Amino acid sequence: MTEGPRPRPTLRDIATALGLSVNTVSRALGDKDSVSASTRAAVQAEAARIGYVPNTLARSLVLGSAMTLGLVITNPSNPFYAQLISSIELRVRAQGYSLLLLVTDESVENEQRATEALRRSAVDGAVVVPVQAEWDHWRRVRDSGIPLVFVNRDVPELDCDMVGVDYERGSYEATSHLIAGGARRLLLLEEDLPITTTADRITGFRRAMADAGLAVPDDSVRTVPTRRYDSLALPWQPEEAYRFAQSLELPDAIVTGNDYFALGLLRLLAERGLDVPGDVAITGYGDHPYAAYLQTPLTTVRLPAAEVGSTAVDLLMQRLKASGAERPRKTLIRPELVIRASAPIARPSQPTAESGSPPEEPAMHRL
Amino acid sequence: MTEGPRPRPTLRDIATALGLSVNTVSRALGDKDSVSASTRAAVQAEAARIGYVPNTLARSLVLGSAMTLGLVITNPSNPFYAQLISSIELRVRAQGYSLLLLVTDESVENEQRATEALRRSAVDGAVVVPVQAEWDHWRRVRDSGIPLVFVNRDVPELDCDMVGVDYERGSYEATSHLIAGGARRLLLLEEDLPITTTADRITGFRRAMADAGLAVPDDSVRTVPTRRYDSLALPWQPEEAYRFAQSLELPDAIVTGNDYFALGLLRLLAERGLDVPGDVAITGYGDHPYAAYLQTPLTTVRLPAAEVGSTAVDLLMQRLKASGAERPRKTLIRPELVIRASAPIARPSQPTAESGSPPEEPAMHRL
DNA sequence: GTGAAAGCGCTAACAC
DNA sequence: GTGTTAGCGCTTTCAC
Repeated sequence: MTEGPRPRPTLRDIATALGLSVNTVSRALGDKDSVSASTRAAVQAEAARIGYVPNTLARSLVLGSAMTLGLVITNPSNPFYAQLISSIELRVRAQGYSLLLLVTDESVENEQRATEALRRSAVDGAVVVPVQAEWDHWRRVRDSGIPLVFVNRDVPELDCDMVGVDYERGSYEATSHLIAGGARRLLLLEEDLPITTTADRITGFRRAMADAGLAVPDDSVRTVPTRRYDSLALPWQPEEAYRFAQSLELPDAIVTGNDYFALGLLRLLAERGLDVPGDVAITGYGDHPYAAYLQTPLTTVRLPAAEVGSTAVDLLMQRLKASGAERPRKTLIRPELVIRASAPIARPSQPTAESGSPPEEPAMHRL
Repeated sequence: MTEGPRPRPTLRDIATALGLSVNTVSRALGDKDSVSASTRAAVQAEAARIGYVPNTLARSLVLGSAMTLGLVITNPSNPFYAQLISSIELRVRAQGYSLLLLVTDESVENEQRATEALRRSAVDGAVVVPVQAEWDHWRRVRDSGIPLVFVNRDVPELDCDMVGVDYERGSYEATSHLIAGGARRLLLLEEDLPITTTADRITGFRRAMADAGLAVPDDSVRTVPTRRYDSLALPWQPEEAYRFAQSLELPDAIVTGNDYFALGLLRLLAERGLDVPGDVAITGYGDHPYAAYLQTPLTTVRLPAAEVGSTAVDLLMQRLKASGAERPRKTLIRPELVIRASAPIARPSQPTAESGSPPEEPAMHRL
């Protein structure tokens, strides 16, 4: 009684059933006008009856386009990238394309293999968060005619489209905000990945300090050694930052490169009985979903993930249609400083013992 | 000087360059033994020289397998699903397959379109987190010969493989833990999605209460109305739970269906000057990355995301190889109660004014 | 060991 | 309008 799954129906099945040629059936299903209404109706009816689904493989082979885009991303567990995945998938699907997902986990080797997979699969283009350590393999992909859009991190050597976040500006604003609140001795705690996002945030920090006439001692920019535990490493940063900061001399304020660092710091400071922002003010980076609901709500930089994602796909689509050699377009989208209690507008001089402010922005916490 | 991207090299290019037949080249590149060593060397050299990459489309067409698996998932921004994506992608890639990603965002309509995409793309199989509201479209996919593995939520009507989490047990353990800590009036705060995971947690809660001889009044199981804001909706639950709980009469302890609910509650209780766990004990669900670093570290149920993901892919691979009609296998992986300060082992009777315990499990917070 | 022929399922070009 | 032919790039017979 168990029917083995019959082979998938093809155009020919419809054709023979109706006494037509494969070609006519093909045209009847495509919306060509060169088919009589009655034939078309019959074909469509038969197609529906036997559950015909066009074979994308075959179609792609002859058309020369797989109608598929690649997404090469480093770490889906990073909330920013998770949102990016969602927005990109949505946009790609809306355009009738499929999405091939490749995770590199910050490994150049994985990324090189990913580029081979992209070429083999003959994707029409790819959205890429590059590891940035090397890029020869990306050059090869681009030279083989697959348009690339770099996201969040650029590879300037390759003259591809790029859309990212103005990390420098976000960092500048966070730092300036802390200075405006009265901080003079500031510390920047950054990730230790060799990527431009980190570098840009450092630049923003330095610029804000300089603009305020404050010196930037060497030890005021620190990178937290982040071990990579395994290939699915979720952010270990709270712990890393917590540990790292234990040996630090604490300044007036700490600018962090991501919300997890801030989380670890908040914990450490609480244990030491220090008040935030009374004793030390803190800013995060990323506006993770929990940031607004911490006991000390976190002032942080909100990243426009959805906008970055959809812009990237749009750039890629334009590139696919244009096919010409327009100049590469680089877009930086401005992040937004979200001010909360960990670094308030005006810095109160009293210790701020009570922590009873209502949650801000109850209806504005959009993506 | 701008060379247009030359058409991708094919077997024929190599063949003509070397004065061989396409066939021989094909065999030389595949590891067939029916080629002389010298020919093989020449072919491989030429292939490398011109940067030949096999065309997966063509190969798939003749082989009848695209070497591609589908992943249909509801919401990448849910940390559990983010980890799931990573672990699944890793495993799929390790097996030499590609991964097609489809996001449904809990929408049946999206899911139905996703099934069409799966059939069109001729994936060899799919890992699916089903929306669960309807499943006729899944039946069609399965009947067309594409093996399915449901993940995290089951569709029992379809007799497919399934791997999930023993949500009932997790909930049972969290509830029992609170009861053992002295709680008598318990409240369960659940998501309002019509899915089995929620139902299972409710069952676990009730069972734990019954086993402890406690009654379960109707109003002790509550679902938090969670509005869906947009298609990229990150968890809005902290806010929703915060709002919802404002009008609640507070019990001894609250079991929540996810960590975001717990986060919202912690905030509300702090504002009211209530102590956790002194006045109200709380458990979360999910062990999100921030849970251990909250000011009141959260007792919560850790989900075995990586294990669920890799198991799902393994099941699918076996199914692909077997091709027989073995009985469907259902696997529930046991989650782990992680005990932290929000619901400590022994419930202290003093108000627990200090919150200075060092972060637990500094080296065990693996995925 | 190598080549010739056939075909995977589909679409584009050309006849009629 | 519809059918015939050809071919996308590759792999698998089956000769030689």
